[in-house]
Amino acid sequence: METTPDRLIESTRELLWERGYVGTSPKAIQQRSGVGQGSMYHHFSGKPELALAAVRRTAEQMRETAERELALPGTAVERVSRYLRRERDVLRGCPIGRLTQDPEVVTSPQLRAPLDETFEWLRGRLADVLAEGQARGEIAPGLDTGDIAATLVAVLQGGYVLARAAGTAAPFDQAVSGALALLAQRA
Amino acid sequence: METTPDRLIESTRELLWERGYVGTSPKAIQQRSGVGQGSMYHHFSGKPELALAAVRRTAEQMRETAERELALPGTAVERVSRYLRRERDVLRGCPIGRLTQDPEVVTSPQLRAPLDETFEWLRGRLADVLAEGQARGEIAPGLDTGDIAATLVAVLQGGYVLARAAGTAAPFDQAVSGALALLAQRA
DNA sequence: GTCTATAGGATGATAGAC
DNA sequence: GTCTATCATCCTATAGAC
Repeated sequence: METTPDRLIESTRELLWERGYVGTSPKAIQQRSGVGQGSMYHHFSGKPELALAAVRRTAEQMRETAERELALPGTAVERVSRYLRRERDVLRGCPIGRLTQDPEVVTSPQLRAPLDETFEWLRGRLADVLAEGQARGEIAPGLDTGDIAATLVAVLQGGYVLARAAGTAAPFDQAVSGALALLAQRA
Repeated sequence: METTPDRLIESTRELLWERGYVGTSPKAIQQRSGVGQGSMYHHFSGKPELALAAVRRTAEQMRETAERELALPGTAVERVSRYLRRERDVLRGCPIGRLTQDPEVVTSPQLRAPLDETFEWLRGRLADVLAEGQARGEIAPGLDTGDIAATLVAVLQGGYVLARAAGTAAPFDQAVSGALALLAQRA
């Protein structure tokens, strides 16, 4: 069943993704969710609490999705490639990375924490996959898997930025292709 | 001499960098610049015109800075490394990349154009440097220099995102190190 | 739980005096 | 050119009835 708090959180998630924290008003949340003013303030103390619930849920979902994909079988390079190349609505950008640009978000320890945890987890998870590949000789032995993992996550996040600037997904695809080509090089 | 329009544009540039388009109000611009309401609306028709002037100036400056650094002597890898590793206020992020997250900016052809042009120019310029290096045997011959250029710009833009999420520049530095390590591999 | 009423401040301008 | 006054709307709630 769809509870009222649930509908509020879902609408907040969408709006935060599209418009960020500053650009998201309680009124817009009410309109999108179809929940009235009084009802919203009955379930949540205000915008900060609502945003926190929304950000936590989005972060959790992002980790679940990534884990599901990275756990699939294959060589390290195959698994990483699959993750980087999975279907994405590139021009929408990343719902977590987007919030990184909001001063009110990075200034709040509570709101920033889920972002930090998500990217840290993702970098660690990718580093593990890369380390496995390195142990099997797929990846050059001299490379720091932690650094490469950071590079790959940055390529995704930066790819979104380039795509939105260009108004097309092409630069995102190029950036991913370049990263995978570099990674597949044999030392 | 410091003209009034100049001070308005400079303040707008700072605010757009810090708070984005939605988060920047005419009132804040007036307060930061020390220019009065009437004066501001005498020189500019409103927020959109002011933002356009500010974005254009920032884009121009970014290209000038990059060109100055990339034109310095050295091997291709040296020049690219110098550009990626140059001193940056990482946690502040990129004043151009930041605007990419603003729906009002990417929706406006006028405001988006300078972002698009800047990144397109930068990718092209890096691709040229990489192609030179490839011709000299510094870089593996099979690599698509256009793709690698996109990868490198994405690493910078994504590095800012990861750093702001983490609250420290470390992930940015890791991402850059990883990219340069991959690039320096010999095929 | 949900509704309407109310409120103090910000937003993004316009109008007209000086 | 710059200043002050004014304005309609939005923002983010709080209060209290139902």
